[in-house]
Parts: sequence; structure tokens; C-alpha cells
Amino acid sequence: MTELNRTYDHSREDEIYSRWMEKGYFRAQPNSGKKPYTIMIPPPNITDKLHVGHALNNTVQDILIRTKRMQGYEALWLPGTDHAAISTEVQVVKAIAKEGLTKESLGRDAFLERVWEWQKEYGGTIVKQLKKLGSSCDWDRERFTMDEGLSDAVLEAFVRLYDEGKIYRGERLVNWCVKCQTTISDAEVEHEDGEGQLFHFKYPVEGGGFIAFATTRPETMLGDTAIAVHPEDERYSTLIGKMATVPMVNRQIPIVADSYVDPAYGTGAVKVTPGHDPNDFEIGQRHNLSIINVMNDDGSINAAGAHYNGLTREDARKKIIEEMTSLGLYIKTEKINHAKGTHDRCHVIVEPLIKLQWFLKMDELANPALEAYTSGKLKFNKEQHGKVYAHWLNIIKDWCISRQIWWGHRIPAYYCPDGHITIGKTPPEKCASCGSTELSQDEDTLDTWFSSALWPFSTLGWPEKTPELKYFYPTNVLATAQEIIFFWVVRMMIMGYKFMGELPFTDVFINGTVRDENGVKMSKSLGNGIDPLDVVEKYGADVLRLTFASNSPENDSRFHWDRVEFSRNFMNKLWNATRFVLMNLEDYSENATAPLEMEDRWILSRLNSLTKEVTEKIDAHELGMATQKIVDFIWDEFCDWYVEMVKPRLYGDKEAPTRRAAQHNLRRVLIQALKLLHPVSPFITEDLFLALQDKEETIMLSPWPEYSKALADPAAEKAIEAIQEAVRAIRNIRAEKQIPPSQKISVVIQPTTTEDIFAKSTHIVKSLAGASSVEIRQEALELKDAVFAAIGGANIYVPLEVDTEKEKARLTREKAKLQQELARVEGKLSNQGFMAKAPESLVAEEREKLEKFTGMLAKVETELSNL
RNA sequence: GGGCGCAUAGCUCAGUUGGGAGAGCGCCUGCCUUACAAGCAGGAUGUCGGAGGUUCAAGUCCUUCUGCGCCCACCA
Repeated sequence: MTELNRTYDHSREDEIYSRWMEKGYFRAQPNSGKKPYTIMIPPPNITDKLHVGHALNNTVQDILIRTKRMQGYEALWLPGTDHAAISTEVQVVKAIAKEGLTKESLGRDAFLERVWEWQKEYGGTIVKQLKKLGSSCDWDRERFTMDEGLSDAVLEAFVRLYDEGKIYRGERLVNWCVKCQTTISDAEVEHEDGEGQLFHFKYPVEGGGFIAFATTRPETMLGDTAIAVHPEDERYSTLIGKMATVPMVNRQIPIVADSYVDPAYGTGAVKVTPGHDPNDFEIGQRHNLSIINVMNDDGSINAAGAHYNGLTREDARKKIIEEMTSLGLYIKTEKINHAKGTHDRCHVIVEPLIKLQWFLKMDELANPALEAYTSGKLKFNKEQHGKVYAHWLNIIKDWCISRQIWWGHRIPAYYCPDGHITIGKTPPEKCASCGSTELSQDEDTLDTWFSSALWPFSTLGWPEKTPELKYFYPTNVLATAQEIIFFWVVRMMIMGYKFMGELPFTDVFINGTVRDENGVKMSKSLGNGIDPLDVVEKYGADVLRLTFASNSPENDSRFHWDRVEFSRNFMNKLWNATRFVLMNLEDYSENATAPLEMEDRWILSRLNSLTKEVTEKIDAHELGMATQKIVDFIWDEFCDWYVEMVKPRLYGDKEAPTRRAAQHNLRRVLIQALKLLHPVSPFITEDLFLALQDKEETIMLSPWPEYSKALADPAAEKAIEAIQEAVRAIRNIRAEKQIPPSQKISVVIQPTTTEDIFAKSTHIVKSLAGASSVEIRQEALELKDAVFAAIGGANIYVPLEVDTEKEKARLTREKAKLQQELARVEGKLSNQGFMAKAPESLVAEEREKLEKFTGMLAKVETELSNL
């Protein structure tokens, strides 16, 4: 047994973590004979720095994995990172720009070398930071989406999906970033509200007259191929089917009827540009309109824009307004609030463009993923998240999986000069169609999420049939944030069923969002987040973890430093409680056995219930509840009550069996409580565990406590409850009478129950209520010299000089309170519906209360009249 | 516009088969009681957003209104 510092400090966390790593406690092996329990870390971007969401998410996972490890499972928590294609590429492009270099000037291979260098230098920060949190990942199995094995899995998946016709190449309107020269997924488009201009124009219509419309993007008028109106809009019914003219390019376009158009908005007529607007694209599909792309990849106008060829989109806009004005076709410009789609990395306005892209057909693949949820095989910690998951699957569209960037898995498609496509994991020697040996590989790479979608099995060795894969797949829990449900959870489910024939995990834990003090989500882009490592630095990882865990990580929450302080205070409390126990174990002998007292059996019974509750709550992924219960037990029941109850025994005769029993039980209860707390606060519990015993070398692998029926002791619980009530009553009297703690008082207890619990517990009352003597008497005391209090099991008399007036007021208050309670109970018992339909136990409980309150009221009334 | 939520003590939040309203912080009172002042004991504070409904019983279930939040989409 070791000496502990006077106050808690977290300086030993790194040392403890290193020891765990050296000992290999985090490692998990297949076929160990134990049951597997697996969690896959949601791969953070290799470029990420730890932010508050990561910290919360990892706290959740570590709690789950540590619990299962202690419960004897072969617990694997597999860590890793993804290559964050777009974000990384953007950052490296920025970095080389400082040297005056561009991607193109470097060339593909040299650029990729720079990316690897860059990621070696800056990547991996997050991994170190996760270790600071105490994350018990199996770091030997750490993976990276761009490493050899995972890259092989990506190619394998692509080839298989292509061979089955699930992957196709198609022209699609995609979000195009003119700065990054890449398509971006819908997800990467940020909608920023801002002031915009709505330009009103009119086109001439055949047979005379005009049709007016409005647009925020005049430059796309060059690609207009129709005007659309609502089919039931009477204003335009005569115009439907007629042709209008786009003057700049002198194009004849039809006026079509489509119910997409909102007749109430603007003029009720919409220009249709299928080449540059997603909704127009859909209208175009319905009416067989031609698609005209008027823009180059850099956003400038192309040859389809006639005399605007070569202008930037901004210049073209100005010139078009000028031309329309000169033709008398310009009406007006109004200012509007306008949501602009911008690229979330570079904030340049997104341009919808027609491009040849690779797509993954989702409809059939999505079926088993949806079925898994509806059948209950896939469970979410909250039903609301399951709904979101199902919603996404119900409206799923084909997934554009190609990206026009270099950093990532290059699409394994090879083209011959005739444009035939040959697909292969390795570069084919000749074209599969024409035999040409002049092959060039597709320039595009795959969406990062494509590789992430394979994560649950690619990290375990797929497509190889490894023992790991067989043993650990499907995994148990996937813990992530709600905005990732569509991006990642849905896609992992789809790929899991596709390639493994089985779902990748059975439980999804969606953790809440951490907000700042104003209730705004903490995010990197807003910069309103706290740095979790600052908290670790100042307070320790245990404190950070307890703060998250005790504040229901499954719910949204605000980050509050008050809570951090509270967590720290709790650590100190626990630390000092252990110091106290250790101080009293100096002459401890493990072999000495002694019969347990009532309070010992009480705390054991309470701890036993706690063990059951905590285990159940953790299993049910209700971590907030579990944590709060542990904290309450340690602070309230153990420290504030049990330790105080046991003090007189500890300070008594050294060799007394009752003292030996107290020593034994203090240690036993504390160790078990530490075990329950360990998943939440691993470091302090390890430290204290090692100080309290020397048989086991770590708490991490120490068996998780189990509920034992034999330890449940309702009688002891009831007895101690009565004593607690008595103590509170006496403390109340002391507070009201302003008796300082140093002044001892004498107490007379008149039990109203037949059990002699008070006679057995005078040492407790003395210690906790500051009594010099506790007398148990069957007959009542004269009240004129004593303050009286009635509790459930006894009447309490504290002999003091009584201020009659004050005492009268106090008893009157007491009487009113009791009368109120009685009225409620009586009301219930006279309620026929209640008596007929309420469960019997509830009725019995109410009857018991009736009896109790009646007795107490009678007593108070008697005392009142005696005054 | 589509989807998912939230509204409980001054503040931040718990409250999971419907059965006497809770915690932390803050506030008031008294204590440096030999583990802990990062502490101990005691205390005050709520028409559980409004209105209906189901039920013997509603913070908890249903409907509706009001005010917020998040995700996705979007105005030609």
C-alpha cells in the first residue's frame, strides 16, 4: 500500500498510459476463446486536430470497450484515420503555393509525394491526441485508408461492383468547384445566406408578345432550352407549346408545362437550363430538352455561348444584362435574400455542370440496409436516429463516387484511344475490347467515403479471409455523430451486406452535439469550440471524460466549465476517500475475518444494486445515467454516510472484530466502486486500485463486479434508512437551534417500530449527529425541556432549553405538512378507480403511508397541545 | 420545402414500460469536526412553454398552438 499525495493531481496519466501500452493490455487477438466485442473507431481525418466532438465520441467508445474488456470479452477497439482527400489536397495545394508551385507544375507523381510528406509531418497528430484521452485502442492494428491493405480492398470492391454492373459511368449534373476544378458532393456544398440580385427579363414569343421571368444567374441564359410554366396557370395556358427566343444565341426554345413551377412565385414562368441547374435538369429529363453546357471547367463561357466565348462568368453576366437592356428585354433588378451554394473548403460559389462521372447504383444495394433496420437487427441508441437512417435509405440516389483530385484511390479504369474501358485491380496490358496496348488510366480518384464505407471489414484484412475478419466481424458498436449517419453509417451498412453478406455492426451509438455557452454547435469552422486538450492539460483526461460521461453523452449538451470543475472536485473527493481508507488500513490483515455490522451489510447491498444498475445502463448505452449513479454512490452513500458511520469503529479498540470488519469492508467496497468507475475515469481508478491492493497488476483487466443475490439485504437497507432519517432529524434540530458541531448533545429516541435497530446503532447516531449520548426509551419524554421530531420509525427528543414559541411554530409547520400528505394519501385510497386498477403493491404502499403519517400527526398534535 | 428534435428551479441539464418533481452551479445559514474548504451540515426556489384530449392517475401518451435548434434540400 502506497502513500498518496494530499490532493488529487493528474500528472501521472501519461505514465500510466505508457505502462498499459508496454504491457499490451489494449491488444486483442482472434480466437482467444473469449467472446469477441468489437468497436471500430470512426476514422478521423488524418489532417484533423482533436476537437470536442472527437473527445466526446472517444470517451463513449472507451467506456464501452473498457467495460466489455473487464467483463471478459476479447475486446477490440480498432483505430485508424482516413485520408480526407479533398481537405488534404486543398491544404497541400496551399502549402506548395507558398513556394510558387501548383499541382500541374509539379505533376501527379511529384505532387502525391508532397502529400505523403505532408501527411507524415502533420497527420497523425490526432492519434497522439486520442492517446492523451486514455483511449484503449489496439494501436498495433491502427489502419489508414490509403495504406496498402485498405487500398487493395478499395480496388477489389470497385472491380467487383463494376463487374456486376453496379458501377456505371454517366453524364450528370454535378456540383462543380471552379477553383478546385473538381466535383464536390452535395454534402460538401455549404448554403450561405446572403444578399443576391434577382434579374427580371423577358423573351420574345412567336406570334408576338413576350414571356417574363427572373433569374439570379443571367449567364446561364446562354444555355436555356425551355421556359416552363405551371400546367394550370391560366395566364400562360395559350402560350404552352409555343416557341420563345433566346436572343444572345438566337435559339428557339419551347414553352413547356411542368408542375414543378410554383405559379405564385415571381412571374410564374421559369427559364429552364438543364445544363446548369439540378431542378432544370430534372425538368429537362421530363420534357426531353437538350442539355447545353455553356461553361468551361474554370467557370468561363465556352463556345456554346457564341460571342461570350472566353468571358468569365462574372463578365458574361454584365455583358448579357447590357445586351438584354439594349434589346429592350431587361425589366428590372431586385435585391433578395439568396442562399448561395459554396464549396465548404474554399468557399467559392459552386457551379452545377454536366460531367462524366462514376456512379454507384444504390437502389438494390440499399434494400438489405433498410431491412436490417426495419427488422430490428440494426439498433440505434435512440429511435430518432433510426428514423433518420431509414429516411435516407428511402430517398437514396445513385452515389457519385468520382472526384477530380489526385490524392486518393485512383479509379482503376483504363482507356484505349478508341475510348473502350478496361477495369482491373492492376493495370491491364491491353484493352479488353480492341487489344490496344496504348492505355491510360482514369485521372479521377474515389470519394473518401468509398474507402470509409469498407472500413469495418477492410481493416480486418478483407478481401483476404483472415482469422481477424472471421472472428471480429460483424462488429458490435459503431459510435459516431448524427450528421455522419448518411455519409458513413448508411454506406457501411450497404457495403457490409454487399461484400460480407452481413451487417457490419449491430448497434449504433449516436452521441450528442456539444454546444458552446450560447447553445451554438461547437465547430472547427466557427472556431467557437473549446480545445479538449486544454482541459486535459489543466484538469486531466479523467476529468474531461467524467464531464462528458456524467452529462449524458447521448444527448446534446452545452459545454460548461462549472461541470468540469465539479468533475475535478469529484476526483479530489475520491482521492481523499481513498487516502482515508489507506490511513486506516495500516494494520490491515487480509486474513482477519469478522462479522459484518448492519451498516456494512447496508453499503454492500447498496453497492450490489449499483453494480446491477450500472451494468444494465452501460449495456443499454445510457452512459449518463450509469455515470451519475456511480458518482452519487461514491459521494453520497460511501463518503458522506458509510465512512462517517464507520469512523467510531475505526477509532476504537485496535483489535476489536468490529474494527477489523470495518477495515475489510471499506476496502472491499471502495475497490468495487473503483472498478465500476474505471471505464469512465481510467487513470485515477488505476492509481487508487494499485494503492489499495497488490494482488492484481491492473484494474483494466480486473473482473467486472457482478450482482449477487446473496448480498441484497433489504432489512439492512430499511434499518439504515430509518437511522438516516433520525440523523437528519437531529441535524435539523441542531441547525435550527444553531448548535455548533463541536458541542455534543444528548439524544433520546423512542422507537415506534418493534425492531431494535436504534439500540444497535447508537454509535452511528453519535458519530453522525454529534451526540454524546443516545438513550433508547420506550416511553416518551416531557416536551417542555426537549425539542421533538417525529420520523418514520421513531420519535426523537433532544433535551434542550425549549423556546416555546419557536417550538410551537416549528411543530405547526410540521403538522401542516403532514396533513397535506395525509390528504393526498387519503384521496388516493378513497379513489375507486385507483383502488380497482392500480397495482396492489402501490395500494399497499399508500396504506402503509397512511398509517405512518397518521401516527406521526397524532404525535405532533399531542406535543403541540403539551406546549 | 423534406426529415429529426427541444421547451422542467436564477443558469446548465437529468428524469426509458404513466403512479408522491431531481442534480450540478448559483443563492441563504452555520462550521477550518483529526480523508477532503476542490470540503461538511442545514435551507429557499418550479402553474414541468400555452390549450385541449386519453386515463383512476400525465413532466411522461395523443392532438393543436407558440417559441427555438439540428440535418438535408431550395427559390427559376
